[in-house]
Amino acid sequence: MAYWLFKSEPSAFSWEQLKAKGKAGQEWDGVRNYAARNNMRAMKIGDRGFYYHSNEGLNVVGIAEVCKLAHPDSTTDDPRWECVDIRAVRAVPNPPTLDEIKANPKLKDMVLVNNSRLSVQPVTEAEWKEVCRMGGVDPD
DNA sequence: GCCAACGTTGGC
DNA sequence: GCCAACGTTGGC
Repeated sequence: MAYWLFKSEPSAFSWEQLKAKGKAGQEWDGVRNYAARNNMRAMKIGDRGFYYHSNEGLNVVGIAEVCKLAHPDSTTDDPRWECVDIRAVRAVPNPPTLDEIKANPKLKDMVLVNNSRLSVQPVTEAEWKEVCRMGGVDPD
C-alpha cells in the first residue's frame, strides 16, 4: 500500500465535509497540476492519505482512503485532468501541526515541508508512521 | 492582506 | 524549446 497527503483549504472543502460524504466519498476534483495528477494516477484502491488543512488549521486532521481509481475530472472537459475519489477513514485525535512536522527531524524530507504548494503529495511509510504516532492514531 | 515561490501559458 | 509574464497557492 502507498501513502499520500491530500491538502485542502477547510473553507473550500473541509475534513468535516469529507466525513459527511461517508462511504461514497468525494471526487478529488479541481486539481490542475501535473505532479498532483500523476500522483493520483498512481493511486490504488485502499491507499491511505493524510488529510491536511491548509491556510487555516495547518494540521493533519484525518486519514482518508482511495475508493475510486483515477478517472476524468467531472469539473472540466479538458481530458488532461483526472482525479481519484477519497473517503474519510478516521479522525486524527491530536492533529499534528505544520510547525510540529517541521520541527521533527524525522520528517525533514517530507514533501509538505519542502514543497508545500503541491496539493497531492506522496508520503513514505516511515513518514506515515511518524505522523500517525504524533497524532495518536493507529497507522493501520 | 501581503508576498515569495512556483507552475502554467503562450509568444517568439 | 526557451523564457518572460502571469496566476495561484499558502504560510505568515
